[in-house]
Amino acid sequence: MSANSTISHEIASLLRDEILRSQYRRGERLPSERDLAARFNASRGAVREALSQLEQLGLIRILPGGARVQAIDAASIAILGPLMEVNDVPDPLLVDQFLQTFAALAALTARSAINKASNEEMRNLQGMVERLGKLAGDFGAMQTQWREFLEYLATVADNLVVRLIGNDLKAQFVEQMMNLGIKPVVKPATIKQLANSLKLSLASKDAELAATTIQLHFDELRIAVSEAISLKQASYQKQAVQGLARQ
Amino acid sequence: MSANSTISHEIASLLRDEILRSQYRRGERLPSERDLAARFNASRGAVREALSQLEQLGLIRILPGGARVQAIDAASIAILGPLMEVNDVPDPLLVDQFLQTFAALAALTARSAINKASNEEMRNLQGMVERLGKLAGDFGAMQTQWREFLEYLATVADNLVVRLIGNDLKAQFVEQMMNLGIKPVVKPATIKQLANSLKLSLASKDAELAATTIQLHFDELRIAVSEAISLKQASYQKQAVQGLARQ
DNA sequence: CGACCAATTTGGTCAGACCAATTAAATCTA
DNA sequence: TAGATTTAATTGGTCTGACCAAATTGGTCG
Repeated sequence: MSANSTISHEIASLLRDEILRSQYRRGERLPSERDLAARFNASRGAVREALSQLEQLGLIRILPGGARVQAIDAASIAILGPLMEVNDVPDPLLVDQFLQTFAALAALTARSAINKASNEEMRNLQGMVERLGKLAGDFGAMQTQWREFLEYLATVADNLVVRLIGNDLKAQFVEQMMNLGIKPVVKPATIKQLANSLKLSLASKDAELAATTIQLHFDELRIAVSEAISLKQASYQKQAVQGLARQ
Repeated sequence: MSANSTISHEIASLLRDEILRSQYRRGERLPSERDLAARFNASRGAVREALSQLEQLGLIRILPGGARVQAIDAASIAILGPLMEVNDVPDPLLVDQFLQTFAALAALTARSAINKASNEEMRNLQGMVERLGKLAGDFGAMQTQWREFLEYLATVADNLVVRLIGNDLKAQFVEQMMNLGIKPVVKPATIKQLANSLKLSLASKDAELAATTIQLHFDELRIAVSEAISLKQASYQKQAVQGLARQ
């Protein structure tokens, strides 16, 4: 639904979803620009702009003779968001892969950050972890603090590559989770443990410990999210059944 | 030089490089489409297609009133390639970050792969590692085998998120290195050691060991690449000096 | 059946036009 | 003169219709 209000974006969005729903086989030719223009009741220019965007996404290849659908794993990561959005409930496997990846990058970030943090940055990090431990009870506040902590870690680590990937993943993933109202449940005790472990790793400048800690935390998060999605899925199926019953 | 032969791609490429060279300040307004069309001697349609691509890259935001340049860390990873290409010699820091990231993802891939490999896949992996050890002398063949090994790991791990990121990074990075003729030097003994360690981790299904091994290998590669780039840089400076001397 | 050639389709590009929204300029007020 | 308001110019969004070169297609001929 990334409708930027412009027709070309809307066309791009529609075609993108159709491709992701694999309504076109790989290598298959898309309808011609003129046909698409007729179908969407738009000008060829608008269609061309849309196709231009899809090409940038790596979903299609445009060449004289026709635009052809590409293999999905040749696409850009920018399609992951839409890919999760295609169904009512996001593919749990995909979400899990998402979190695994995020975890690996966060761990890398933590490692670098600790290795190159200045004294002041180190103090800031410690302060944030301190606060994190105290907020273990309040889930919302804790999450905000946790995100801020990761954000600051990224600032300290200052790795553009990870940063760009992280931004992209966040934009694709967190937004989806929010939209779908999926909220993982994490126990306060777990948070306390996390904070303690991080505190220790900071105090002793143990980059590996920090990395491992973050990895483990994400592993727990993965489980929690997985359960949350299962719940969601069950409720959707229930709704569907009710919907059928009403008819 | 991702010149897809079409004018719109060329315009996009030129504008992209200008933005990456920070010839426009963040938030600044790009010239109007009509002005750009005049400047590139092209039609407004072609310019609009180009801008559409840049927007997809996250480099600019198009809105009524004008297209504005975005902060670079809001962009997509697809800009990393061009970003390295902007200068004669790629930014060593950026390359290093690249390899660090790649290492983390490769490690994650190895971990997952070992955890979920079937017996047959495990045999295949072992076979590849075996060959890798034997090819330690021949750098070219070794590198091919190494890449195949990583590729197969990715197949086994079957993590779409990592896969997409990896593809993107490879496309951006490896290509650049090739173009620039940068070839890192890795000692045969190191390869032998790598192969042995991997063999061990596979035999005992020790995912962590495999991950660590790959991490370490990339750490060595980072050093080698860094040296290769320094050499390149020196030679470029030399050329520049000679160029001046000739005048 | 395969090689070859012509008609058609397709993408790439251009020119010129109109609208709505924004921005910048000019004007008028307090 | 400073500020608010109106007016004019600019800008993106879209459409129509046209032309070219390359690719596809279909028919024809050996």
